[in-house]
Amino acid sequence: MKTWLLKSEPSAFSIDDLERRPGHTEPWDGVRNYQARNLLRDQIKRGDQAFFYHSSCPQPAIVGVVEVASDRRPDPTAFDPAAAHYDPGSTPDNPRWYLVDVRFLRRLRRPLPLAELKTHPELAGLPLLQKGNRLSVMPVGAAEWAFILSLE
DNA sequence: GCCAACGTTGGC
DNA sequence: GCCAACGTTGGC
Repeated sequence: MKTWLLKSEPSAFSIDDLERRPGHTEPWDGVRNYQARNLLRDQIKRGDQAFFYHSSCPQPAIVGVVEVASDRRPDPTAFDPAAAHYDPGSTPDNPRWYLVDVRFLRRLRRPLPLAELKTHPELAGLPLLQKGNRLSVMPVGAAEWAFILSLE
């Protein structure tokens, strides 16, 4: 099992929204960045776990743990002219963008704010903390995963 | 709202 | 292929 971090703006889709979905599960659609796409398409597997991170909000923080609940498949919202992230360059015959289903597992006992994560030298290598990193899907190493869980 | 840091686009 | 312009992300 590999471990990841998924960003979402809670005003658009929060961990509360995920928990309320039928089966606590939601397609993680709308990823339109090639680096993140490559992770979704090639590396993220059913059964992997990920931190759910709230970004662009009063307190950016890791708020919970989710599970990858499906194999990857083409992102159908890319084919839909009415969808926010429609991409005419992506077709069912030759899809450009992918998604996986994500299932709520649990909330952390307390949110772990970005500001707090930054204070721990153990997390200096975490992609989330690298300057200028805007990826919405990022890897989390096993040691960092365990360390973050120890902070709850 | 500001601004730094990226990614993308398009002229050449 | 270069690079300026522009758009987006996201913390503060």
